[in-house]
Amino acid sequence: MPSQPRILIIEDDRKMSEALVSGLEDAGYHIETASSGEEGFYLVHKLRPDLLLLDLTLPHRNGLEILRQLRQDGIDLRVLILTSHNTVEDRVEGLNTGADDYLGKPFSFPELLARIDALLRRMLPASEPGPLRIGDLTLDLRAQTALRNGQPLELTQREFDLLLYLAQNRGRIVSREMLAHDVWRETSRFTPINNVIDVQIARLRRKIDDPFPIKLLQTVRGLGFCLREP
Amino acid sequence: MPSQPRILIIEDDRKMSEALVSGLEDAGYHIETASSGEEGFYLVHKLRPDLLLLDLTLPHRNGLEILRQLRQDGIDLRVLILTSHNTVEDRVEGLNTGADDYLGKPFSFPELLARIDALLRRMLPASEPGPLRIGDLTLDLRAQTALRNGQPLELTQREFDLLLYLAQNRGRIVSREMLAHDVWRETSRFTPINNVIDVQIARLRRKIDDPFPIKLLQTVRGLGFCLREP
DNA sequence: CATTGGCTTACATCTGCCTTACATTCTTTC
DNA sequence: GAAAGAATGTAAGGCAGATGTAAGCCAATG
Repeated sequence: MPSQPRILIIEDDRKMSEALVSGLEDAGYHIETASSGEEGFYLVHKLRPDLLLLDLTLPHRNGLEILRQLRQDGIDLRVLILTSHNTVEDRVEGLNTGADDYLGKPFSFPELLARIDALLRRMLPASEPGPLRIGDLTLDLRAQTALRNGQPLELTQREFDLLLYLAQNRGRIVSREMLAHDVWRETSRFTPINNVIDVQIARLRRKIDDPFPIKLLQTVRGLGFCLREP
Repeated sequence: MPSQPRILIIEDDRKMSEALVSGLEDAGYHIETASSGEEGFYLVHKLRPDLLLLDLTLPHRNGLEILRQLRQDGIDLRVLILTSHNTVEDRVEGLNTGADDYLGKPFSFPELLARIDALLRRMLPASEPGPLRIGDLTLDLRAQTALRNGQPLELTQREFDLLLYLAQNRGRIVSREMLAHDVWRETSRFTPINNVIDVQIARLRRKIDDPFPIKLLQTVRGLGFCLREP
């Protein structure tokens, strides 16, 4: 759901890890890495990535055990196993443990990219190539610009991200939790991030709603916010 | 989502098709088959299967064209390509066209099963309870919204909780004790919070019944309240 | 007609949201 | 690389709507 998907790589081979990072960052993903099972397990909980690239031969703990534990905890993320254990039995075991896809080393990078895209495709909001429109508000995703009533709005990065997320969920109520997770990429639920959201919503409102008679961004008390044409 | 997932196989090789059907039926799936692209395309629209097993070498029309057309139509189903075209380029093209997975022939049946399970795994927990309906009153649990006669009702959090509880017990008499316990989470039974309930019931009535001729929320003197269509 | 339970109104409190001002971090520019 | 400026985050206070409380009134039941 977030505009830039986050991928965590758990891989102990430094060379391989670096190659993956550079290739995937070029492809537009936000990458984090871990070099051991423990670190990876911790980072999954801390960062809540959208996709996990998992090597199976890890120091200390087996990759499959990590995966099993994550699934037991009910963590909802895509997992692509990327390993040199590549017999049919390995693949079946990996998939049955809870992986969403399995690719053996050596692999072709284009295929890896295509499989990653296939896994993330369903999480991303229907990526319409054209600009998003809500009432007289127009969002151009490519140019990172917003127009209201044909008139350009000067939005900062956060403001644009926030507005984009609301626009992609137009008509639906967006909770603070969703915003914290998908826009701020905040995971620790006990840090009171609530106020930041309030402030940014206010700043966004000042730009997109205050100068205009019709208000698009509504507050739903106790639940969150909603962007809709009235 | 359905208890027994439905799989459609588009495959022109009769032998292969029959082998797949018998193996997958043994695994507990409901199988339909098509032997040409046109038939398959038609059956996808008619049967709305959960998963499509797609061969690429089909008479008359190319399997990828079928897939492209389905994706253009916005059809949401999982697609696993199963074909003898098995170069890296083929796989990348298939995945980028919109397939969720790609398996080359010859393949191992256990691996096919594991990949099918992995694809269907994510659909199962999507058991959304669907909106509750009592007469012309509709409760959407997900969006926390209520409609009466198609017209949205502006309910507060408590009002919604209360209405939801009554709706879940529609037709049954709900006592004050039940409400105190289940809606207000009140434990000490001696604190007389009866009045709170009365007041909130009155407020709820004002919104869901007062503007309409047919009254859904009735008082049963000495026992409690009851939500039912008259 | 008295009693009981339920309804209504008015008011008190409490929570959640908004605002403002200020601090910190990140960028830009010379 | 230091200073200036913009962007973002933090903290505190105020306001309004939501919820709870109390008291009086009304309607049903015997």
